[in-house]
Amino acid sequence: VARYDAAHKQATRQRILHTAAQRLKQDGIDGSGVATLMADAGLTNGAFYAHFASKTDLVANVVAAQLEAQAERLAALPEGRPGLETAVRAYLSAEHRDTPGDGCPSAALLDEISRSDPAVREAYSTGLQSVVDALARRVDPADPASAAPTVMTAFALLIGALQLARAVTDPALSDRILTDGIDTALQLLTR
Amino acid sequence: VARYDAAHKQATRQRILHTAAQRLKQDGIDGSGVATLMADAGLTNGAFYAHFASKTDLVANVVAAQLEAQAERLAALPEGRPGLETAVRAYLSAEHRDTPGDGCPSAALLDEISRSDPAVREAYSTGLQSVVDALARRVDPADPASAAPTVMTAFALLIGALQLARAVTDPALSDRILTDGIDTALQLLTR
DNA sequence: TGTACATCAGTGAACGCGCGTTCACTGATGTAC
DNA sequence: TGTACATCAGTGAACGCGCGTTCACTGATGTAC
Repeated sequence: VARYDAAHKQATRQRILHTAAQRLKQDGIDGSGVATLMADAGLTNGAFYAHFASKTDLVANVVAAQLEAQAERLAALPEGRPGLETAVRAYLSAEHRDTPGDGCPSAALLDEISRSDPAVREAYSTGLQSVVDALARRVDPADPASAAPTVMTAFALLIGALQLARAVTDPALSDRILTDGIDTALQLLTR
Repeated sequence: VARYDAAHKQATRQRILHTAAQRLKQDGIDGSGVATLMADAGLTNGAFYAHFASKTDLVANVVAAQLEAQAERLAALPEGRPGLETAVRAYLSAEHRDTPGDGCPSAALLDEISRSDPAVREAYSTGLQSVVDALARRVDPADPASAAPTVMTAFALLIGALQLARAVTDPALSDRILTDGIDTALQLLTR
């Protein structure tokens, strides 16, 4: 005698994870209140604790889901150089810079994650390895492990450059940071 | 008929700027309350507004002072390759990773700065250019302007790698991120 | 086929707390006499 | 030299507000009969 079908609550949870990811990446972790996160999903604050144990629990789940999705998108890239070049140019594009809510969770949240609960950092660590593994398989399908160090460093470069481009107020400087970053990232990834 | 000598209030202001910088870099901007920032300087919350117009005003001043100090430290580096190598190894050291309060303001605060008031972002933009200029003069004293793009990208790499090393929970992975980052950063800066 | 009802996802008010900011005040200072 | 006093850096209580979390409740659902 169950009310609603079994999938209903799971669907709501997924909706919260999705809208919360956008809000968190746009306004930051400390900058996003539970009431706002729930309103974004079309719900009220009270329902939050039927889906997550705490705000930290939500953040950890968002971080895990976001990095997993990013790894899958990288794994689905066309083989070889063209796929990598597309990814790098998209990452350091003006569009990505200007829409953090729809973008890379690392660029938006990395230094807040460093200061977060171990559960969040744990989720990030696992997710980061998935992303780097996916990228390494694109860079060197024959021997991904050998590409991992370069890939990790290239990813650090992409994250740092996007953050710099977002922080700076001079639009010309911001654009230069992006284009300079693309050149170097491509050199590193397509040796 | 003035009370205290003229330097007294300025000295207090400098003390607040210095202790606040540490606290902000350690706990984040949203994570540091005005009462805590003042207690760190040995004062109570009420005195804050005798020195700064708002918390935003303090943050903008801290950001400007921190980047200026960083630029000066880079300008004082020994000439040529050895100086750069020392700087890069110090930046991506375990010590720097483990003491964000005493470290690089960009690595600690960059994505919070992106979401901050324009006054803070303005201060950051100006400061960033000083830092990059100082580094570029070390990389190519004859033609610093030509080195600027590489230097900016290398700085992005250093920031991103330090943030990754701080976020990750696996100590071995964290150490690898640092050493891999050093190799690539040195390649970029000592071409 | 029509209806009573158990379920439980979601509501919204309330909790204590810390936030940024304001303001009436205190009391050490060092000059004026 | 000794003292009265104007100055103003700093105090600490109070402001309204939004935070994360709790909880008594509501009401649409779809099965049981």
